[in-house]
Amino acid sequence: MPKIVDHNQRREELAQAAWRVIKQGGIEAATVRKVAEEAGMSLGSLRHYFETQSELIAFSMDLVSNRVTKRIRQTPLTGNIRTDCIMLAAQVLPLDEERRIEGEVWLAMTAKSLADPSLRILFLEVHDSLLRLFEQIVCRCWGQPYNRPLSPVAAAEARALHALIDGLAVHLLFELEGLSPETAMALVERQLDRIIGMGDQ
Amino acid sequence: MPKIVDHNQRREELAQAAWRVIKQGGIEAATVRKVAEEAGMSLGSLRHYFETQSELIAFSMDLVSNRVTKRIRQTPLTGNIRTDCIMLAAQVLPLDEERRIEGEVWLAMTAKSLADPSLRILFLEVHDSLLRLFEQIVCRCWGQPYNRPLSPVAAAEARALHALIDGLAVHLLFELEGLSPETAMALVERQLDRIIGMGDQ
DNA sequence: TTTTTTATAATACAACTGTGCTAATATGCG
DNA sequence: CGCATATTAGCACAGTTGTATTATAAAAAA
Repeated sequence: MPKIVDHNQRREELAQAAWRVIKQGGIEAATVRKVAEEAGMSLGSLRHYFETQSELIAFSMDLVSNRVTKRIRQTPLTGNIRTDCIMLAAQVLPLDEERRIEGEVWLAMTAKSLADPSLRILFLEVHDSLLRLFEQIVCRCWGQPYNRPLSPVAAAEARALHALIDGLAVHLLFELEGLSPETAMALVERQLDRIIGMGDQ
Repeated sequence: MPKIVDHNQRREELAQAAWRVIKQGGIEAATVRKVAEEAGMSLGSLRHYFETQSELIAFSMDLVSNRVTKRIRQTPLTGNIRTDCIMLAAQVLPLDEERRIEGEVWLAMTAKSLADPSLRILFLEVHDSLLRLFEQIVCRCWGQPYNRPLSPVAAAEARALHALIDGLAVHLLFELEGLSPETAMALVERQLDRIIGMGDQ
């Protein structure tokens, strides 16, 4: 046998090379040749880890959601509801370079998911679990147990929070009108305070 | 001379053919050949109206924003602040088939804009004027004159409304968790009512 | 050492790409 | 009518694409 290689690690390396190519030239620049070159390996070598281009793209998209999920799971909770909710929401926004490239790739994948049924499935799964997260946040803000189906009001607040954060994420990527990470976070906190305020009544 | 043809109308026909191709197969499917075929004309004919592919794509993106702008301008105002604001916001959301294909194309263009400087300029222009619209809506809700720069609170509310609606637009395109146009509009109205409520204090 | 299997690389090929160029077509105008 | 020209159509070409195939290198296992 030859040098034994961690297949999954190699696939992640290639996927991150794909990220960089996508960041540079958009999803249509993510050809197998360009990704292989960016990863510093030959075309045949890439094909040893991904049989088709679709596999590579799907894995690259999957890696984004895995990274975000992992970060959410590892977020240290303080017990302070407001602080914890803010910290969780922050994991989805492109606030630093690490989360920025994830966001750019995710946006590219989102557009591709519209016309690609198999990517669409993955996209919907991710957004469903994201909505669950926001539902939990709303329930926690109101000191309610998290039982689905939620009350109409809680469901509405979760959906609105979800949409607000998704919208802010895109606006941050484009630095719309000089929108800064701090301003974006302030808007999220503002909305969270409104939600918390509703629970007191 | 041959048959005299309205150049701009032909370009719009081709751009709408591009829309359909993009809806079907994503932005990378919008090759000059596929668009020409979809429009029912030859490749050489298309090239008579668009010298390059980039021109065709940029025009197609431009057409989306023109359509939305036109609809916003033509929205009949009732004088009732709440109703008018709702009607305006509704022009940006993919609530029916006409606005849906615009939304799908816009999402595809958004992703492409991230890596394409010239498209990015157009994208930023559109979003700036969209933000202006939401700023006007907030001011109108509070019975304030519209003078920039706005107060920090008004600016924050406009930004949040903008992000909420953009996020909802994407979620509607994917029918996230069965999100319906009615539910989406209810969320917008909810947010508007909150804004109006803030002005009373 | 020899064998065997994995990893890497190189090449080939058919299909598709954008764009340049040329010929044909048809129609408004003198 | 005939002519000029906007329009349409077609082909060519070089470059890129995804994928298949084959060859080489290297190292674990015998």
